[in-house]
Amino acid sequence: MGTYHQYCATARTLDLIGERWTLLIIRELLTGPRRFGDFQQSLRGLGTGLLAARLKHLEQEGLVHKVTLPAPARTPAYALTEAGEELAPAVLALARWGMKWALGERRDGELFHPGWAVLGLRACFNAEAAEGVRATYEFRVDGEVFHARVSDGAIDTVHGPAQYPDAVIETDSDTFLKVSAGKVQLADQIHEGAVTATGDPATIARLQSLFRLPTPRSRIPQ
Amino acid sequence: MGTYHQYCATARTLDLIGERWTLLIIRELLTGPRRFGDFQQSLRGLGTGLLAARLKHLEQEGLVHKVTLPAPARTPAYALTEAGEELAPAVLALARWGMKWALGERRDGELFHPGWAVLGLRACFNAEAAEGVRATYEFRVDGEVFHARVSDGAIDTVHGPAQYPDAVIETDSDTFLKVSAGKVQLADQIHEGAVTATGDPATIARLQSLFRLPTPRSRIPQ
DNA sequence: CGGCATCCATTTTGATACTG
DNA sequence: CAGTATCAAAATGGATGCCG
Repeated sequence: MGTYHQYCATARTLDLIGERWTLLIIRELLTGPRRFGDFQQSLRGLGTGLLAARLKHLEQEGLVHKVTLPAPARTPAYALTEAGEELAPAVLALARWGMKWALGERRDGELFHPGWAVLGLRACFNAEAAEGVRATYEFRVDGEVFHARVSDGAIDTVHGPAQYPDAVIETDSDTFLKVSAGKVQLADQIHEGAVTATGDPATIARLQSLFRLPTPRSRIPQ
Repeated sequence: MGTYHQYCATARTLDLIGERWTLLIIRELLTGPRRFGDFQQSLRGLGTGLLAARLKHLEQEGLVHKVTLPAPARTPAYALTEAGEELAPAVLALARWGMKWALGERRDGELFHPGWAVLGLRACFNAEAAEGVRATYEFRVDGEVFHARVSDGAIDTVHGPAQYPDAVIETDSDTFLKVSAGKVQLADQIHEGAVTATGDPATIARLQSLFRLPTPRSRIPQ
């Protein structure tokens, strides 16, 4: 359909990343490099042809570049460039809005990946509350592993295990969602056995205080 | 095309406002209510049918509501609801990214409206630099009138004239763009007669210091 | 002028089969 | 697995024309 033909920063941005699926591809990459198949697993409904086209476009436009992961995986992967990485504030702003005005309850047939909630944590990160805090949390949710590095007012959330985690949080998707949404307290879930937490107790106890969750609201009058 | 069927704040947001033109409709409304015809003038390429459909969708979803403007205009208009208004941080984040990574020079055939640059100012507003500042600026650019109310670290940019402007800046699109982009100094343009500024001299002199423009970068390697 | 309905050429998409 | 090829269904864009 082409561009909007407007000399406007917003319109030009949407010319680049406004097409269907594009911003979700970038969301995936915000927690680290992904292979072709990873996208297919996270983005149900996105066909291989369109995925290949989107990746090629993002590569041409300098938002994504191909990388070869170390270790066992010999298959190519995709990662964000500096320009792509800097879309994070925009994506997180959309996520914050969604948490407040659009998320609500999980609907029938909706896919869920723990990585999305981890990105949600980043969106809710409270820099002031994290002042002076330096800790690495590893999350293991239904087999998916993520970690968050909190370092004096900044947070980074990445796919994969941490090298030296100060605390490891292990649970299932359901419980992780309920804790992330603030519906239940982490400490209670640990006590009930729904969450296994190992590592420094003070670090674990501080975890929930690092985030300020938005209060969900209804968009529809009354 | 339907939703993404993902339980994720970003995906849910895109379900609502991710379709073509939708975010640009919201961008227009971020500087005040608009009538049907206003959109048609700003959003070239968007047909009446699609525009009507988008507006109806946004209304149903509680992001936009119909209003009847006072005074002479008896025709209906559209305005953002609270939920719609709160999309501003996301739109401004996209705009900031675009200013740095996507805007560059104006291309052939690209439309431009002064209101977009005014919104750009809001995106570049430097709250720290504006601490303690309280002033209303009115901009008249090629017949379009906007005003910005700066009030102690916050800014609001609205379509239409200001009631009690402390300063009035009048110029043409070209000059306004060059000043907004930081390519030329406001004071110089006033001196050269390309800009007419009336009102409190100190307020006028402070104007450019209230914004921190991003340095444009190239996305494509070297 | 606002706003909807209709028709049609062109793109985009979704889904699947297929190749290296 | 990564990525291409193919095809049916849907969305877009543009040009109307119509009604209040």
